[in-house]
Amino acid sequence: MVVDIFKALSEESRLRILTLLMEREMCVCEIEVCLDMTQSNASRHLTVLKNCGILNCYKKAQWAYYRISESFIVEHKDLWQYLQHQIVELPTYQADHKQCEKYKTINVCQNTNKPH
Amino acid sequence: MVVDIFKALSEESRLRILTLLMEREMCVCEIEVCLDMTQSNASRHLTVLKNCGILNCYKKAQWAYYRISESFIVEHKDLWQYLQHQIVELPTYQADHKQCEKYKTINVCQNTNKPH
DNA sequence: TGCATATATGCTCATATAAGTATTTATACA
DNA sequence: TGTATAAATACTTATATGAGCATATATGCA
Repeated sequence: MVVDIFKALSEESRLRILTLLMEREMCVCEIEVCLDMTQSNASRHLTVLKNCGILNCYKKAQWAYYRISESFIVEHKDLWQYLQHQIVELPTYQADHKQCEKYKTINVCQNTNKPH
Repeated sequence: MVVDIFKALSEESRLRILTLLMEREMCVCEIEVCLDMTQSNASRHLTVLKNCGILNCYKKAQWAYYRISESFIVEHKDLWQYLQHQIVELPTYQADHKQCEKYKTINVCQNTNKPH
């Protein structure tokens, strides 16, 4: 439902999560650290984004990896195009993107079998 | 701000208002009648859509006419493209569109100098 | 000037949403 | 088997949002 998609996108923290996931998939604790939010907060926002189809997730060992849904990109092409442009313009973009880069190599969790 | 735009769009009544205004500009009482909502409700939703730049409005005598902002369409091209497709898919679309057509000629308010 | 119409807005209440804290569940590994 | 890590979720509280109702403001017209 469109309303639910817009509802999911009408929250700053969730747009910041998309800032990260546009770069690469991440597990909950990475997002938690990159955006400096509590674990429950991160988990809940990810659930909202997943429930409306923007994200999907898979589990590997004790980690849950979230990423932008490929089918969402295909099925909501124009919106996705728009989002990509707008996210770069967020006041938080630079800092968040930097954090994403920083934790590309450093393990924030005890995760040694990172898929990336 | 993008978040405000998404917030404005994450409400069913407001998407229904856009259903009407995509067809033609309207005064508050027309919207009120077409969507069967209270006057204050219509007015407030219109204000939300106006405040984030999606609509603009002008006054003529005692009527306030609202319409889709031309500059919004230009500046948020992809989103607008997306919206046009999605609004047609709303479960309310057919009925609302019909009402819009119906009141093209009939005056719902005492308005004899309608600009359309 | 007084009344009707149109619109915006103040006030109140019910519901929705976000965030914090604690707990539960699941997995890995010593 | 016990402990640490990761994630989801229950419970609570604060705030935001939407709707109803009444009122204020503005315009037109008799």
